[in-house]
Amino acid sequence: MFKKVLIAEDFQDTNQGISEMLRDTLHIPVLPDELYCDKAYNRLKYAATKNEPFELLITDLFFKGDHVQRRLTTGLELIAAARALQPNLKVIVNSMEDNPVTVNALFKEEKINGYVCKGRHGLIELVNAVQEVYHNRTYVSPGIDLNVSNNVFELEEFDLMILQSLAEGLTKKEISEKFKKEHITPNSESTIDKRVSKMFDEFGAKNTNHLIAKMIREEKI
Amino acid sequence: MFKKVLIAEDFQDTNQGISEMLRDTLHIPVLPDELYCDKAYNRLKYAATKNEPFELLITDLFFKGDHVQRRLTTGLELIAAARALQPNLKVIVNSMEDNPVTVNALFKEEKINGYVCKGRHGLIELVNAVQEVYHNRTYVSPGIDLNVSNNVFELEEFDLMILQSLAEGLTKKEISEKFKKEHITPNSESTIDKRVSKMFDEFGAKNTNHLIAKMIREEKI
DNA sequence: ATTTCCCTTGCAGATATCTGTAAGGTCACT
DNA sequence: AGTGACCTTACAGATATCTGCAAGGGAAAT
Repeated sequence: MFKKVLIAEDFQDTNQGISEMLRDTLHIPVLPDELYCDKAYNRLKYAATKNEPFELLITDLFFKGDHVQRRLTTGLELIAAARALQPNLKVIVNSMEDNPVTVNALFKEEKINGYVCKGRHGLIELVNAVQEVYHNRTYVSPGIDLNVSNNVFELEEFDLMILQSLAEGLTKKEISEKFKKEHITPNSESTIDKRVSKMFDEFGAKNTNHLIAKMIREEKI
Repeated sequence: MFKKVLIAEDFQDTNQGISEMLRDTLHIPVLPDELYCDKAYNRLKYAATKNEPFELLITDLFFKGDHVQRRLTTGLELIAAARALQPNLKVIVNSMEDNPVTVNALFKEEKINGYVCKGRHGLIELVNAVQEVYHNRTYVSPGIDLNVSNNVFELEEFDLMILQSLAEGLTKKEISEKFKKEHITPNSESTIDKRVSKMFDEFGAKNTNHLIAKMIREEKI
């Protein structure tokens, strides 16, 4: 079994639950946890330079902001930074996100090794995931149906991400920057403009407010 | 200290973390946890009829749906049902929700005894909350600024009409014209601007898209 | 190789949004 | 009558949105 595993998760209670479980059932001897992406990264780096690298990273995707100034703000950024540092690092994502499109993207883009969806059986699944990944296999929570996403939603995925970002209050310029940072293409402000305008036509919306209201009410986002 | 406490929380990892912490630091002897509201309610009821009632309920607000058919689906419903059964039951809510308006409503409407916001210090805060509530005081996570919302913010009809119009895709100029035509005062574009900006502050929204998304999701409009 | 189609991107101008400042009006209180 | 709190309104400047137009790239068809 793994000897060194790092947990990055900003909810103290969840953090605690994961550590206890992995310590008790898998007997992993070195199992620190971090509440901030930056600290997690520094710990990975320090361990690597001392030639005692971590073997596995278990991370959430979303980290709440607070007063602390942060460089890495999401699990995605942490994964990218960690992999740049240590390409062979195994990664399991543990998040509430249950959208198969998003999960699929993590496997394709970030080459993660496992995905566990937080929920009623999250801990048991996480233990299974660690064991699978240890044996060089991948793991996905049974609740996530990856087949659904392979073709059907592929077309809409990009538009959906735009809508979600708009609903979170990002401007199109910010969305463009975010996409660039996450290596999502296309990502120019102009193209995002065009896509949104196209959705106006498709859904009969007058402007962005109207479109977002429609999409939320129709439970598209 | 409390002798019987029930935890209702659908995330297994969080659930686990909370139990461990309360068991270790506060030495609460009877500390079961439930993943479903219905089961939590049944346990409360069974204990009450056997004249060994729980003293405290710690519950989340949102519970993921799955294949299991459920009667109680949210923490709010659980609290209402539990209080109907056992009016003296103390209640601490433990959720990611950090909107002071919502938290305030829980204290006023549901008479909860404590509110702990999940996050980096969630567990420590929860221990404090349990201690405070044991001594018949209330507890609120320091991250939540209740003062903002003390002048309890009920959406005025006027603000509601603005939001509804925006969600229908009208511009502020059009809303102003519509109000004038319908003899609704005030009706200047400037005032409508101001009202919307005020709502940004009150609801923590970045811009109109964000505000509308929040309002629809919170079923205000 | 050329054409055609579609998508991406940049740019520009007209509108719309957001944020301040300032002027005036109403109302309660002194 | 005067004061202060609060609301409405107008206006101005910085940003953001929306809509065209045009240039260029890639893929498929001819």
